[in-house]
Amino acid sequence: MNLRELSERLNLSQTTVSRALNGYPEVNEATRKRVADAAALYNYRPNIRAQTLATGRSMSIGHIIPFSKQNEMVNIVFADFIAGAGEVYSRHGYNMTLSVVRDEDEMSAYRGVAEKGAVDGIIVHSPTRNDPRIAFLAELDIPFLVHGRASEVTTPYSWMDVNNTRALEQGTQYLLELGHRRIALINGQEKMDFAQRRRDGYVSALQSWGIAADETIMRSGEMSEPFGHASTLELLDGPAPPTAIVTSSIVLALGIRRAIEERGLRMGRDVSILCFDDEISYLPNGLDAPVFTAMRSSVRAAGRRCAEMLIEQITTPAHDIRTELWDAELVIGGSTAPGPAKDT
Amino acid sequence: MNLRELSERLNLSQTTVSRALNGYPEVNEATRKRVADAAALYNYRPNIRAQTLATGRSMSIGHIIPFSKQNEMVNIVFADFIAGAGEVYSRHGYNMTLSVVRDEDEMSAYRGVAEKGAVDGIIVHSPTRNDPRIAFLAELDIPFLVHGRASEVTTPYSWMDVNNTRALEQGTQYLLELGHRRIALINGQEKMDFAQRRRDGYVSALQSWGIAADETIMRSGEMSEPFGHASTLELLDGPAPPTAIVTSSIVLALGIRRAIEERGLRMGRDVSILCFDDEISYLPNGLDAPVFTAMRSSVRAAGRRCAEMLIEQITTPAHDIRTELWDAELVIGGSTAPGPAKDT
DNA sequence: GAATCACCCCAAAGCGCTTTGGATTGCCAA
DNA sequence: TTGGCAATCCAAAGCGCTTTGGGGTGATTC
Repeated sequence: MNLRELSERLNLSQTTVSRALNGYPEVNEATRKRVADAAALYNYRPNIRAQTLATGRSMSIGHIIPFSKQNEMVNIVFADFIAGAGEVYSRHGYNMTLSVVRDEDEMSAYRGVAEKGAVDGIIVHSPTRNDPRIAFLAELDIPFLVHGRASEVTTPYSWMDVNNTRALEQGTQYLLELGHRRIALINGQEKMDFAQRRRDGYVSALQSWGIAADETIMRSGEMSEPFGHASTLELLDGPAPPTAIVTSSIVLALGIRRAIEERGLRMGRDVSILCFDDEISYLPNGLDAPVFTAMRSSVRAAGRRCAEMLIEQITTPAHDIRTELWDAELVIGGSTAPGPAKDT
Repeated sequence: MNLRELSERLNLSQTTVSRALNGYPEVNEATRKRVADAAALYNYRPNIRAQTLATGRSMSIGHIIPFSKQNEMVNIVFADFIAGAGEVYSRHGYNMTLSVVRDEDEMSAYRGVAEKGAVDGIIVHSPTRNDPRIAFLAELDIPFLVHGRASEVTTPYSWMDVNNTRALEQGTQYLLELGHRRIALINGQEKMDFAQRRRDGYVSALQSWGIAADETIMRSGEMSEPFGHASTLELLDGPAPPTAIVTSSIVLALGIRRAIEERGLRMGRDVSILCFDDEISYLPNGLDAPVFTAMRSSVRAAGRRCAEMLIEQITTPAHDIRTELWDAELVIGGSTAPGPAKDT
């Protein structure tokens, strides 16, 4: 059943039927009802391909996720972010077009998707410090929003981010106040902007207490449980093991805890852990009380907000830049305890 | 730059230009080259919306992920499955349309997406025992493929699954051979088909050794680390604690291990763990050697295979059913050791 | 030399919607 | 009576591509 058939059965023009269904004012309420009833009866559903061609809007948002043979890993927060964004999209009649492309093809994927008119806007994931995609998209003149920031990019662009620097500053600060002085960092890959910012926050908190950051107890790499584990074993077996560890992800924290216990120590008592908790749905930080002391910020909520912001940007005539910075919240769990400097 | 403009600049008809670009034989190689060069020069890219309308194919595969307020959890294997499928899609010129819908709207989402012509095929995720979506999609007459199976559904349909029954049978068998007699199960939610099958395999292995399944040491619930932890504490604190635990996910296994260690026991020595390992990229089973003894089957590879099968189904004229069953592979890790019956 | 046949190319008709620019009708004020 | 004005509705022109059904042109065959 298409529009022509439906309009023929109703003895109305396609124009009128289309307008009736799309809520235009220039149609009698009685006919509108007649049309709506017939549409329901015949189970009419406008062909979305024709619709997008006619309107020029695709009602779809693009997400491009790069993948490389070397780094097979999927971003751990990806699923929850997508779930959050997707909720908002479907509420607004949009859907999500996801392209998984080899990373050497990523740029051309953006170009392709934008110029072919496949999407009305794009979300950029996991920006690096000097992310080339941003200038590129700005030039393509398509609405886009970055989840995160790219510190070294000068082109103005829209973004939504959590204050990573402040989060790790605050977290490290908390450990310092507890009396820890030798605090390690296990971070994500430092080409990622968020990882750099977190490192900055960590370093800056130490400095404000007159402690120089020590490269020998800083690690960065893939955010996986085994990496957290292996890094921690190294740290604990090193010449001057830390009494506390700050880390970028709950999945790393799981590995860290395992290593601590493997060395016969106890988390909280012997070594404290403070982690960043994105509230990943299958890795909740405890069921009732938080297990880990954490800087918490829901990535799912971030996904929702990014989607909203991008839709606003698309529907608003002026393509104005919009930005939003969230603060992570400190939650106290069982993974931290007073450190050695507390008793002095 | 659209087709008309390009053809005008070339002094050719739209027909010829279109044919040249799409590799039709009835065009001179010289003109084809001329067209290709001009297309590259002017950065011409066919409008995908017009293309899909004209061809009737959308070159897009639909994935619908339900979400409910009660169960906010994203399926843990989702991201890797998507990544695998996405690779294949982009290699074949397809992309992926993802809709996140409230679960009460799921059926109408399928109908909508199919009838509106938004997608050429659909992947069905996480089927339940008697999944209503299957008959529904079969009736809509759109190619679809189920990742998993629905045991109670009688309509024929295409699926790709891992042999869950056999996997857990084999895993449990292995523990029995090691001398374990009291083996617990920590499973996913049993409305899910895979969880039921895994349970069946576990029960059947026990029975073949003359052991009756004991409901008091079987758990099912969300696949999260805290659930594994909480369940294990219950089991260990119960009247007759198990000497081995079989579980459905590596994320549960992490929680199980934590509980074991929390009770002063050691994984492998005091309590053995055997888990199903989907090879989730951020939760690898160890870096070099496997940490957990596991039944292993890559969900990413499954995503790839599902995508291939669905594309075949779409491009093959006959809508014939196709099915594929994979076997999981037993890998021996450090989480299992001989049980009490071994010395007798 | 006429007929046949590849080989290239083209005009035009869709695909199924939206939207522009009227046309028609009935009603009311002048 | 007539002009003006809402209120409704419609025909037709896109949107940018693919594809059908030819139509020339030059070479080959008889």
